[in-house]
Amino acid sequence: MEPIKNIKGTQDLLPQQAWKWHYIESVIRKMSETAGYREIRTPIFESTQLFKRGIGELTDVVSKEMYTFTDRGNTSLTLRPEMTASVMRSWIQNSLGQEGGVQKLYYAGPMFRAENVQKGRLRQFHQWGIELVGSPAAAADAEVILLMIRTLESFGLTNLKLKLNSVGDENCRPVYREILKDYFRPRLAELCPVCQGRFDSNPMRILDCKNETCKSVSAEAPKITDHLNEACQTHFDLVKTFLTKANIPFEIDPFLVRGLDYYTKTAFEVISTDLGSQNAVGGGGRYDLLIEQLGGKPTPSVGFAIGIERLLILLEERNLFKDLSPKGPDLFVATFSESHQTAIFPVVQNLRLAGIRTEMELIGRSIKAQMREADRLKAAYVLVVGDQELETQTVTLKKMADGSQTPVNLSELTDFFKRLA
RNA sequence: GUGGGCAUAGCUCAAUUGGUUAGAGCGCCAGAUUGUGGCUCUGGAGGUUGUGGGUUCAAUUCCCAUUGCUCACCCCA
Repeated sequence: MEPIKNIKGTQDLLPQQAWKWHYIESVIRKMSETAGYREIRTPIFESTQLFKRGIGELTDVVSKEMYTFTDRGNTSLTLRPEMTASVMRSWIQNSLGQEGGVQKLYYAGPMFRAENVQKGRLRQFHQWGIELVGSPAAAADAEVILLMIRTLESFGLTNLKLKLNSVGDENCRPVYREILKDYFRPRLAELCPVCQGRFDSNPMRILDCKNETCKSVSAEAPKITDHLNEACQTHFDLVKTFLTKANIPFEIDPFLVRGLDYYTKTAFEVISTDLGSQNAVGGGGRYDLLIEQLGGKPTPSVGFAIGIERLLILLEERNLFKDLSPKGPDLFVATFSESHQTAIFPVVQNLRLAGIRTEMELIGRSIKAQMREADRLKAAYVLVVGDQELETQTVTLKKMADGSQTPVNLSELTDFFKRLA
């Protein structure tokens, strides 16, 4: 029989690793909630149309990376490749805007993209993200960026780089695109085939190309930051002012173009050199037009997402997991035979009911092997149950740290451990 | 979709210019005073060398194919 293996680009989270996720998730939740964000959970699959309309048909994510299938009713469904579109769908559908003010939402969960795998890039991966819905203010952008940076810092990460740009809005971006096309048109032949295709579909993406000749052609290209209209320019300047006042270093990158169509004005990305080629830990931006595109009332919003697996890689490589691994059991109960197990079983169950983490031998190994097991589990105490103990109703508790032994009456066992705590 | 690298025990890796029963460390199991862990010592289990073909007296080693993993392009988290 051939064993069945997991699907490429997915991974098992084994018990030895799970606590690291718990740790990351606890920090994420705490930081989000402290900043006033509330969790939202949406379905893992949605109607395909949601992502096509929200993210943009021409983006790589939608055109070639979605896990799309039809269900038995012949409806086209897609495993979510990101969550902003889902959250906005839910926001509209559940009239969250009716609650007034801004809605501050966060999420954490699995996303799916049918890409080729490499370091930091999986087919099922996890994102933590936040969405601040309903504010056009630069303060909102700044708040979002700050939450992302401060959270990464709270894990102990340093040497992260924040890249910032403005991609304009529906008024100035089309103008800039034409200026850009005018620049590239005479040099079109020098660009790589992919960028030649981008010339018509999305010329701004040429700026992002890593191809050396494309980079050199792009080097002198007009910058969006020189062609923002007044509203975008003012907004951008204000975001920079907020960040400067908060002592957040950033680097303006006029070539930062993110791959999702819905961004307007602010776009940002946090990168780290420890990640290999996929160096973005997280990114985000403002999306003032998205809700309208999805059929809601025009609502300016801003958000980010970070990749949890990438964060995990960083924490591993910089050795930032403090020893948060779970403690061993309070007590390991060793037995000689099934009859001893039968006798002590109710005691073990009562200890657990009292909140004392108790393990009992289940495969009938020798006492020596059970001691080794208790040691491996990092049990604080061990007690051995044999005929003597059952006859006298008194057990000897061995403290594993120093080997000292204490006699305890069986009826006082629970109290003994409660006093320790 | 395209390229490079790798594939030997549960894990990390050895195996001389192709040469005989493919090894080690860790882990696992058992023992070293009859009912007591860590350290030490002894023994044991565990491999169709990813799979299929080819060259050869002989292949873990060379060649071809295939699958998987990995890194990279692209794009993103």
